Amino acid sequence: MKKVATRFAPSPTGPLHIGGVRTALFNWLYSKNNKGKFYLRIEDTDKERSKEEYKKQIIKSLQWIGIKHDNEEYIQSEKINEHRKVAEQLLKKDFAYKCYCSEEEINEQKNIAKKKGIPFIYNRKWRNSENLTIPNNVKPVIRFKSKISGNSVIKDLVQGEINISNSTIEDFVILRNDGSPTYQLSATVDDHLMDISHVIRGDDHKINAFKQKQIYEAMNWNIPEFAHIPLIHSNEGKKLSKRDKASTIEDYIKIGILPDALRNYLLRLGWSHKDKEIFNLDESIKYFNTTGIGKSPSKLDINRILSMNEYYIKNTNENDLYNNLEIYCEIYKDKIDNKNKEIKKSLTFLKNKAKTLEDIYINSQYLIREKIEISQEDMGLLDDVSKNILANFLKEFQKIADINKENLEKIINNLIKDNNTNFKGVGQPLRIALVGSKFGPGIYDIILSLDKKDVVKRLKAIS
RNA sequence: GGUCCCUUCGUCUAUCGGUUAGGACAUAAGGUUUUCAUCCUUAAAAGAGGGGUUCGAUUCCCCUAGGGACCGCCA
Repeated sequence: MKKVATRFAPSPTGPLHIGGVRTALFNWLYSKNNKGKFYLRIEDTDKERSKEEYKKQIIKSLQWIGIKHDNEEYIQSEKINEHRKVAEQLLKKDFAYKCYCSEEEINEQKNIAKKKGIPFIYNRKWRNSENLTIPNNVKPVIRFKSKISGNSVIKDLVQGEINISNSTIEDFVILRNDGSPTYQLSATVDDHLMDISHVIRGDDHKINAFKQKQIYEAMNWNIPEFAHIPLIHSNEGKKLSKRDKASTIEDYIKIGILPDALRNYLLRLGWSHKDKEIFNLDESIKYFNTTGIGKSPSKLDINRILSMNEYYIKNTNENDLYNNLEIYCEIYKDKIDNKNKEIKKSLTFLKNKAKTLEDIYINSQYLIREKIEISQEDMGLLDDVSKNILANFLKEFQKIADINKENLEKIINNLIKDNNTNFKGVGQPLRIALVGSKFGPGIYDIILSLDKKDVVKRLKAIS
């Protein structure tokens, strides 16, 4: 059996898109599942729009989610000469020809086609150039001689058999008039050079497969398997674009999504294995296959991402979680410096109340900050009765030498009785005074995680 | 407009002709936790429509409708 090699081939013209991450993930998982290779190819032949920083960002994003590529990144622009050579060979083999149509000429044809409401397809004017005189002011492009009649079939691993009439495929350009190769040529040559066995990509590339297949055939190369996966749609049901909110991977990193959670979510978006929802890394690799990929596009659901993240936060051990939190805070919030011990210890309860790392960060502020801020609204909840309760609590609290849950419970229970109230009547003002919010960890967890002097200080600040 | 593709709860999906159409998220209602965004239980919620094939169709075929992708000397 042929060795499996897959690839992810983004162009570095923008930050990595969530759909791209999923494509990369599927490729990576497929290769791992087959003990094959996974390569990263940077398609940077669009010199205008390609940026080094995006390339770095793409690599970083893949790393973040745990995707490692084999070998060095394959840089497409470094292989331009190879691509050109293939164009020459195609020309020699009579599978391609020079087209001397000027841009104006092509544009004119397009306009006519538009007016008539018919699809534009290059009229193959130069396919047979016997009776044409070569203009000396036009630099030619090289076009591929596509099949004119008959049908082509691709057995797609996801889509099944796709059958199209060859007449719908035009004589596409493979070499521009400046001598640079186009995507159709470069991608095909590179896939061949890299010995790619399975091309897994978004189904917006489906038609390209038919063009590329013809190049493979003309060159007598092995044709890889194709798997065109349905696109991820925005809420409006359109292909996700960079304009859509939360479409880049950074959008998720910055709200504190864990890499494993996003990996798991993306895996289940458009792919399934029976009823199973949670897949750890090993299981992802073990179960991934192309037969589990659905055929219809799917929508992003932030609730699902959040709930997946919540699950992973709860099920990550404190050490790993802390490491994630520390990195997260340093980049997106404030660096945790001297309070790391307290936070690490408190993670056992902080993680039970958080959907994101950001939640943990917010809920841990009372540990980090010297002074806490109380919103106007919460301040309003502290009426005279509550303030009195707090004062009494403080009095009793200062008396106890050994602070533990038992002692605290005693104090609070007495306060409830004395003030003829319930737990909320005592707990809520306490939390507001100590944390600055109605929400947060359990009362006992809060008090136990603070220094005695901080508790005293914060309670005094209220009265 | 042409070509190709898709269509099960609001969302992600299971079902490989026979199920009370299952699960998860979200929603609602209860219940624990003497507060809370945790946890538990329950509920509501789907086969686009119409024809076939079949003893029997969500499942196979056709048509219609709706949606999408592509139609660059971008990738």
